[in-house]
Amino acid sequence: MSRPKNLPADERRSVTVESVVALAGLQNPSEITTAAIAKHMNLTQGALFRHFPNKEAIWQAVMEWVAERLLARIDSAAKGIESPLAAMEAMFMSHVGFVSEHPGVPRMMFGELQRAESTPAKRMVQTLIQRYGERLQLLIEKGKACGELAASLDNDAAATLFIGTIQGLVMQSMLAGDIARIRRDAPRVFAIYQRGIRREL
Amino acid sequence: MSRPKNLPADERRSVTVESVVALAGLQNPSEITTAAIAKHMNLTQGALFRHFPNKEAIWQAVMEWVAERLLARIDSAAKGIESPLAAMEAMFMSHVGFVSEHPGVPRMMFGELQRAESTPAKRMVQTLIQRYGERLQLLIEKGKACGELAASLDNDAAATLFIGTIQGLVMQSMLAGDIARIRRDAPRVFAIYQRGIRREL
DNA sequence: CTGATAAGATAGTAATTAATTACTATCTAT
DNA sequence: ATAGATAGTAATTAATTACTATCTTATCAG
Repeated sequence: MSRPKNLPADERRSVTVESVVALAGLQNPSEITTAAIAKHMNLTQGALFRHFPNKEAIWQAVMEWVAERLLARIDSAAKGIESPLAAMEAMFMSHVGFVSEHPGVPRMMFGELQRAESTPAKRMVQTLIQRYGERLQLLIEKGKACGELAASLDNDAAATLFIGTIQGLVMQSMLAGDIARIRRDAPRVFAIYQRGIRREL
Repeated sequence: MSRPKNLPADERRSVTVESVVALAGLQNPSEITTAAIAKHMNLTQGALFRHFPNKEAIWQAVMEWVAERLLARIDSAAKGIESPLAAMEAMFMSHVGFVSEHPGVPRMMFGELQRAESTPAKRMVQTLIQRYGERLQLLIEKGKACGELAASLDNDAAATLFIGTIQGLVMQSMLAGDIARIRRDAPRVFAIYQRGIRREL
């Protein structure tokens, strides 16, 4: 086994994060060991702890990576679209795109939320979803104002269902063991959601 | 520590299953150890293996319990309701009721589906969801036939979203750390779903 | 009342886990 | 060129895991 290049610390940390994201796409995130992470990046297990004080810190870094990328992605997708409903659709599709590129992501998020204790990673997921919700609420309000969305719409319920819809797609793809399925099903499922929130024609 | 009553084997097995369901409501199901199960039912850890050949068999029994109870519950809820849409709503609410009584259930199901290997418990979850889907498809067809549902409705997508909607509710309640929330939010979220599938008025 | 049997306790095992250690290789700035 | 800092290795640690062998006690039919 050849010795890996000595990467600078911050680069090694980002390689670690990407390894965890990749592994989470292949197996139950809660069963990812530090040994498995190290193996995936051609490193010894102990070397990981040169860059992270403990395993919990690895998960925290991973969730920071996720939060940053996902929010940036949905923001850029919605940017410049004047119709709120179209913006929501763009957000939905870009989120689905992100998830189908990184199928481990929703599984990690769900796994973190399941923890009883409040770990740094869990708190990061909570603020991510909170920020996500804020963006949705904003769009929903705008949609009501311009008459695209039903004035009687329940904002909180609509936001909950938006995220739940993606969660349902993930679940269905895990059931079928087929990630690519998400992309195919997403437009069909969003069509129903859209019908549920828009103003009657 | 008092010695527990010597229960007959099948009764001890069902107590075990109920303990696991209860524990799954309090912590990450994948972190439930045999020691924790035994402690919860006032038994020594080794004694569990008098009644189950291994841990996997415990999870299988748990998922059998879930499948049996959940299907029975939604079936009895829908029974005798002639309107397909009303039957779907009754199914939804009874499912939500089941979940709020046993918050560990959706978490266990999601956890099982996340596994890479095909365990007996995972297969049990798969057939459960398959049977669930069949019931939904039947109702959706009936709903189209009687004109309650939009004729253009995508059956598969509608079934996916039905289950995803519940998953979204579970996630939201885990986020808030408040199980009771599910019951409160369920009617509001289902209202949007219903709007998405029913025929335009 | 008795003894066979089922149920549980006790005390282990081997394997796996995250984390730590002492040591070595490599890079970088003077 | 080389000293000091950074990065990585290999071996080991204590704790935890599922699981098991052996002994003890409760239960109940005859």
